[in-house]
Amino acid sequence: MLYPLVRKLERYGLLSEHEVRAIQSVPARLQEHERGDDIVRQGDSPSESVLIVSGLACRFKLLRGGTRQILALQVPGDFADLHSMYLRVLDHGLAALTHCKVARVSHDAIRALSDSYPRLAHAFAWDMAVDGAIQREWMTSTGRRTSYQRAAHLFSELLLRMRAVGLTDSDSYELPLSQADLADVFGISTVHANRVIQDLRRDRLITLQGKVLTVLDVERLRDVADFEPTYL
Amino acid sequence: MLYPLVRKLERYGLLSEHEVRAIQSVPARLQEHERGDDIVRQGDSPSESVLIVSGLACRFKLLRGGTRQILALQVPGDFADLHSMYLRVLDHGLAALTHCKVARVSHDAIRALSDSYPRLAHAFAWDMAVDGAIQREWMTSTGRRTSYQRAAHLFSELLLRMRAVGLTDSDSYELPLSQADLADVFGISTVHANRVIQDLRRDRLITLQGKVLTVLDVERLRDVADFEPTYL
DNA sequence: CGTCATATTGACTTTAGTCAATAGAAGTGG
DNA sequence: CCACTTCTATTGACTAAAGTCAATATGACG
Repeated sequence: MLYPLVRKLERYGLLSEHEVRAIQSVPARLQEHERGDDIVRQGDSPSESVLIVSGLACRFKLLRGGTRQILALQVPGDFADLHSMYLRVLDHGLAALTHCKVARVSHDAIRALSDSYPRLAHAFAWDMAVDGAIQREWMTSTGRRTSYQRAAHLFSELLLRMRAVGLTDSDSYELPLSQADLADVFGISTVHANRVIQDLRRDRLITLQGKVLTVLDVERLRDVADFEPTYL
Repeated sequence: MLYPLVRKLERYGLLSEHEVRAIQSVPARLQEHERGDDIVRQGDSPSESVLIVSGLACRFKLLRGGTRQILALQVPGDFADLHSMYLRVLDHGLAALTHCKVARVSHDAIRALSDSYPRLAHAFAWDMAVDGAIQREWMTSTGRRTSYQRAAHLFSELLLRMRAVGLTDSDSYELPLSQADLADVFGISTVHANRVIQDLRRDRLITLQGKVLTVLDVERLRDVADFEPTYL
């Protein structure tokens, strides 16, 4: 059930059988959420962290005017709010962008695991650090890239992140987000999101039909995005 | 020498005398940097982390076109790249925005400290988590707030962060950044940064003369920014 | 006093947002 | 399978926010 986590952490370094078994036997509450559901609410003080087992989720904030900013996309294997272990109050919400299976793991269980297996503790810290690096890259996109480049950058990033958890088919992956969701990722309006996607299509960089995104020219897409995969 | 760090960590929870003494006696290389200097270069694999002792520094990324995005401002007491402990390659640079005194502490020393004093380990983790929360708040600003609100938000945030390390004089603090620097924080052009600051002045929300920022009306500034201090 | 960096202003262009209408797709119940 | 509703995508016309370029001021400093 926690297999996606094992797969993710192994990117950090091979895990021993003991470690794998320890992860697999961690007590976790398995839950399902419908698209649009809040998985964790902003302002909560959770005693568990949420691991995405399948589906897509996002961290987000709502602003006074009703606008939403999506802060991160969480794919299977991502511990969506591991940092809530160290925060008294969560500063963002977590919502299901598609039907999601999640595993809720208590902070105590994570601490116990970290205490018994120092390399797992380090792997968790590494995971949080990479999460921060992604956040910084998004910040850079939002601050200094055009929306066209931002879209190219995200689609490049997701290609690698989805591939890392085995969810790609060559250069395609499922991206079941509405254009309104994408707009909230990019920090632009829905109308503009639509136009940007059309521009990427026109330039034969991507295809986005149904809910499948295909990168037509990985090199060129990365080039327009100024995408440098080192941070992942 | 590491006193600003002690002060900062005590916001997390009171430290014992042992813990304070342990911090104070950590081996650290004290260095000074001139305004504009790189303190840590993007792409480095540092074996030390940098604590800001005095002055202002920033995390930043340079893009292909030569534009810069400032990702975080680091005030005294901030461990500017604690996360580099867990990253093989640093995804951003660290630069001095003013003359800076910094203490370089080896990752090994930090690990040793964390091993001997679990509460310090937790305090470091807490610090990184708050750092992430600030990053998310900035992302929200950049994505969904107008540049006017973004400026109001930053000045509100800095008032609290500077106050937390004793660097305010009632509602004033030193902000020795050029408008070009601020523009790179907000993700806008210098010209626009200038206009936004003038607008804030015109509306009698702030004063920014010489290198001192004064908040004239804390409540109203927070209100226009939709500023909620919980995340800090 | 002259030099360099920073700040300010004006005129104009580009990017993105808003509002509103229309077109498509997916899901529902009969 | 069809009619209907609803959500999503697309388009056009117009407005607003922000960028660019270039000139001018202002300030710090040797």
